[in-house]
Amino acid sequence: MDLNTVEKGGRNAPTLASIAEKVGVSVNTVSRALRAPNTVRPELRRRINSAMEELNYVPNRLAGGLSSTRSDIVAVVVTSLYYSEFASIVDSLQSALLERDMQVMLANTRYDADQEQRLVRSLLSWRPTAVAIIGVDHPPKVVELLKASGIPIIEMWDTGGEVIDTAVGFDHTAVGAAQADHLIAGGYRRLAFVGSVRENDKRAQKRLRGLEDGAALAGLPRIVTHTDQQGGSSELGERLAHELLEYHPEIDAIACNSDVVAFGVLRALKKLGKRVPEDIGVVGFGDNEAASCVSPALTTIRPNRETIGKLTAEAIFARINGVPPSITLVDWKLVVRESAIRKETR
Amino acid sequence: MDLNTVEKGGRNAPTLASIAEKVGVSVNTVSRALRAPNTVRPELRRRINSAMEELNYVPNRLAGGLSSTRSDIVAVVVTSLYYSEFASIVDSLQSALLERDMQVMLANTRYDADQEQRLVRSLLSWRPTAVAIIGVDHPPKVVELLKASGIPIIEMWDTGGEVIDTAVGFDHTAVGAAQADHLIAGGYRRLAFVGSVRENDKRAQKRLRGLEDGAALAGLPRIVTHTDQQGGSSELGERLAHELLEYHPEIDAIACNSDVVAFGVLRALKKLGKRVPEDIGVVGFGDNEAASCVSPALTTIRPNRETIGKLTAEAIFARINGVPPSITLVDWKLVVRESAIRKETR
DNA sequence: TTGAAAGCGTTACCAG
DNA sequence: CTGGTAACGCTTTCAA
Repeated sequence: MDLNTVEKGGRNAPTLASIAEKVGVSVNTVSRALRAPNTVRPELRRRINSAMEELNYVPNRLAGGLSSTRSDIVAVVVTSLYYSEFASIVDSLQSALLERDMQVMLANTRYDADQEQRLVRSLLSWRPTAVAIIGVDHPPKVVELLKASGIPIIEMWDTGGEVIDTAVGFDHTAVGAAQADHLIAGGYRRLAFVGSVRENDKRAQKRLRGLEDGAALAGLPRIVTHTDQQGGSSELGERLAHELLEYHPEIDAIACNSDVVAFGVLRALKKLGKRVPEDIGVVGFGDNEAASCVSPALTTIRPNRETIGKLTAEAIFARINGVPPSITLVDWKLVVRESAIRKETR
Repeated sequence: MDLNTVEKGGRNAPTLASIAEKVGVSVNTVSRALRAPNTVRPELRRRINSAMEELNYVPNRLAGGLSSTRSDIVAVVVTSLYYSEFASIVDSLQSALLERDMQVMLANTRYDADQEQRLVRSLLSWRPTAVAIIGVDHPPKVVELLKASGIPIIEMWDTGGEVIDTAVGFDHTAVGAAQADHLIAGGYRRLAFVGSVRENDKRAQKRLRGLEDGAALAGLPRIVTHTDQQGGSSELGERLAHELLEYHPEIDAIACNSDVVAFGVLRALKKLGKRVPEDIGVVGFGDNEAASCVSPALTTIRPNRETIGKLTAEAIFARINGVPPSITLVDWKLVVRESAIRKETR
């Protein structure tokens, strides 16, 4: 409003004491008026509130947290923020947390194990109420730090492994198997796997394993895999598909590690004069918002990201209230579109 | 490691005092060993470090922040996390901040003004070192809170308006004008605008205005706009395009408020038997990772999100070090692909 | 219903 | 180079 207020700000923001003094009560009473309004006489409460409003009082949660040893910060660790990969998990988690006035402190490891350790340590130093982290495969030191913190740890997205405390996600091996099954049901026999599979992307590795097992179970020849450490992109998909078909022209189906990669694969196939789905079937993973917009429309797996975020928030609340650890499986589904049904097969 | 450690954790984590006691020095010395290692005898420093390692010491930054009145938290406020809209800004910002060991505290307003006020207040209570927020148009109360906080405020993404302190972004009106210019140069004359334009999405409104002005400047008839409050999606784009062409069959070019909407528009046009770019030109905004994968490949505007994130971090550092406020324009570019060049025109 | 006093775990300041 | 001692702003007993 007026410039004086503005200039004063920062250096010496109003404290509970300022309010207390102004109203003529003790710090204590002001504090209670904030946290337990009905333990304070209504008239007094009103005066306190208006004093706060007038001085533009903003509580200092650093002090509050230090004093109460509860911080209401939730540390969230993701491995990527690109391509909607985890953005909507964070989104729904944050929005659910909001109802309890909890804040998200975000860190992104970019699939780097050292970074993960550094970030977790750093995050822990804020004494979060809980940490929500992507995946169940972490370097030993990270696991140790997390365990030693004594707070609820929610591992999200993947449940296929040893969980530290509580997990909300799904089985990525099953996803790979579903890709295989769908391709096989679509009439394809010589499967390949293509995409970015980073050393630390254990989920991608699990999906690949599921795909391999699915093919083996059906008595198909060993699947051809062609991957790269570099991050997924349509350019990568295009390149990998070109290379793949050069060396393995017999391939008639390609499972991709992400939709974006699949988009590039589709582009490569078009350039090579291969018809999809007639000559080659393609299936993606992730259900990118554009999956239905490419042609042919991409058949893919849709993980339930919103639900994972929401259930993670609920798991945090539950754990804080003493509910024992748990593992929650969140459903996903195969979204059948056009890219993996052999027309002749119908 | 061993379960006892684990169980003990949380409740009484090791403090500087624990370390001090163990090593037989004062708390003070331990603190300095951490923050200014070379003010402590090397041998002592080593003993302190190993004691910390052994006890799995994690500093309590709530206490540190309270004491030093510097928190190293950067509050980041976005209006959306979907569709890579701002995810990569957050990504690059966070990664740049990491070098100074600063943490991102994230909030998402989802284009809701009340939410924005609530979130900003809440964020401010953590006494962040700076706040980075999307846009320059905020409710008066938010502006007041932000100003009163006395910390550096970096407004990102948009620079077209009154800035509180410092801004890093671009002029959205110019983007709209560029869309118009490109369509006009492509040989189109009856322009339309389609997409999700929320009441609080001032950037979208500015782009629309730029488009209108561009068309007017070229002496074209008033452009037809067909928008919705609902969030952008390909379904929305498809529906809006259908409706648009039903009432305005004369339209020969559509500028979209986002690529995802444009994807839906392309789908609608295909269903209607309209050829793109021959019959109708389409241009998007955002350069979604799939823009080059739809057919025809989408011509769109590519904002430089990474740069915005990086420069925002730099602006924060600069402001903290007393460098005066500034407005930094970040370039963007028109990525010409196939959807907006009339073949006959060539 | 209200207040006084003792922390919470650091950092800052000043001596030694 | 090291150690006391006082904040930092709030919450938590415990009394009144």
